[in-house]
Amino acid sequence: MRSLEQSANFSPLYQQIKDLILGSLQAGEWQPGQPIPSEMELAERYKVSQGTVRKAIDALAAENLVIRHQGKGTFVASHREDAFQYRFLRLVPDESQELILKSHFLSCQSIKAGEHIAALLKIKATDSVIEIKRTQSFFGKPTVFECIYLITNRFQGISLERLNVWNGPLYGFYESEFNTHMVWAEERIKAINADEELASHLQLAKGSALLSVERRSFTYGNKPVEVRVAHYETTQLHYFNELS
Amino acid sequence: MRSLEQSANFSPLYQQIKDLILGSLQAGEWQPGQPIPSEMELAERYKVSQGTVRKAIDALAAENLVIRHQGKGTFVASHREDAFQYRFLRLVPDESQELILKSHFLSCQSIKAGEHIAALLKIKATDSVIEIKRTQSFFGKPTVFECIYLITNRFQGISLERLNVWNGPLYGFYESEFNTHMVWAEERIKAINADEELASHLQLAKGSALLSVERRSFTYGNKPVEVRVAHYETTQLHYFNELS
DNA sequence: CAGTGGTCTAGACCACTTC
DNA sequence: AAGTGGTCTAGACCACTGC
Repeated sequence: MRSLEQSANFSPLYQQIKDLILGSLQAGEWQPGQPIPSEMELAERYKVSQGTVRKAIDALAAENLVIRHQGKGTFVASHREDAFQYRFLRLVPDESQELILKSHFLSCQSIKAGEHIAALLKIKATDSVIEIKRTQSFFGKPTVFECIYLITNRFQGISLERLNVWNGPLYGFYESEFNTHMVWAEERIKAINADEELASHLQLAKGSALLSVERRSFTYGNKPVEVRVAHYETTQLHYFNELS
Repeated sequence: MRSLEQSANFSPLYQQIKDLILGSLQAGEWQPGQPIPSEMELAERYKVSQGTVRKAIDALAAENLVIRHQGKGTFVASHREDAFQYRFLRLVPDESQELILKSHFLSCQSIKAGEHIAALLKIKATDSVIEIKRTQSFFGKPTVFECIYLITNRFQGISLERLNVWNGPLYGFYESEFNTHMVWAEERIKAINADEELASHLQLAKGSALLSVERRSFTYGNKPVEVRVAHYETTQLHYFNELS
């Protein structure tokens, strides 16, 4: 009973099932927003009990790879769904309730990656990447300046025009237009003094303190596909984090 | 079978069991670092199946309130254990492997809370709190300046001398000496320009960008008992966060 | 009403720790 | 060998959804 479709794998059964489901997700067998087969169906497919499939799916749900809906089914996580919109954004207004950011794209072009970005994206420094620059305003005040770097081959045909047409989170755009779903991300945060470029983009005095947030996002298979270097002006906002 | 010691509670059984265990933790029936009764014992005590107790404990383990050790038992989480040391610290060196901070306490006194701290600790602005100031050095360079505010009645008898004698994380100190275990925390992060006081503590030029991290820590029952206002100098270090 | 996920149980066996 | 948590199963029933 311990053997499986691919056996010779020594880990709990539910782990193996989880990995098989993960494989199907990565292969695109089930698309973001769509339901995966029911627990009963998966139990038959993998020849295990429903309880074991359940535990595998529980693990995937805990990692936000799928979302369960009682009575309806289990669905592949999608950044286009309300539940996952702005999932990676930890920016919060100090006072007012809701964060409303208005995006303004400045450029979108192909450039050489360079050492730093290349290392993060696990490519060569001489490889090209797509660079997008934008600012975001909070109640009319420019508050965020962002440089985004994308792996070239996954985002063929991206352009300033298409970015301007889209409204909603970029991660939804990546899913809809480039079949790329972001699974998790990591951020490295520092405080820096604004140089002249940053100061002008954010209409600040040179030297003003800014939050520098470097985010690296991963798709299925822990493949890094996007790096964002963001600068936040934090007099009206803050980065919020919960520690458990 | 749905009723229980205190019945009339409409939530899943395992939730009720979880709450009962939580109650015992809060009441101090089992101390940090010590084992709680085995799953079998708890199942008998609450008159439910072992599987239901298991699910309750799983939930507690997921929130880092207890830690499971196969073959040994389930233990109340303690900041004195390796697994939980520096659990709330997200500061990481850019290059070197390990973060070694040397603590230097500056003062420890009773002061009026003031509006801001009082609101965070859910006390009155005129109530007194204990204020501790310290710096921390990274390879000899002063890197962190921290003001810590503690609820007075939980930390009777704290003093600069006792702080200086203690080595190890402060949260372990709180547990050992004041019977107070921190369960979770939240942080609000901004970038600020160093004023003269901060600049002198950290041996920097006035106006240097610093990471301002305001942490609020909670004991059992979601009671806030500590606020830390920390300032990090982030040229060699960064705040690291994983998003899922 | 049928189908989905959610809860609960009882029992078997495995893996690790301690004596 | 005895006791702990960890896995797996099978089956019953509940709660929610949609036809």
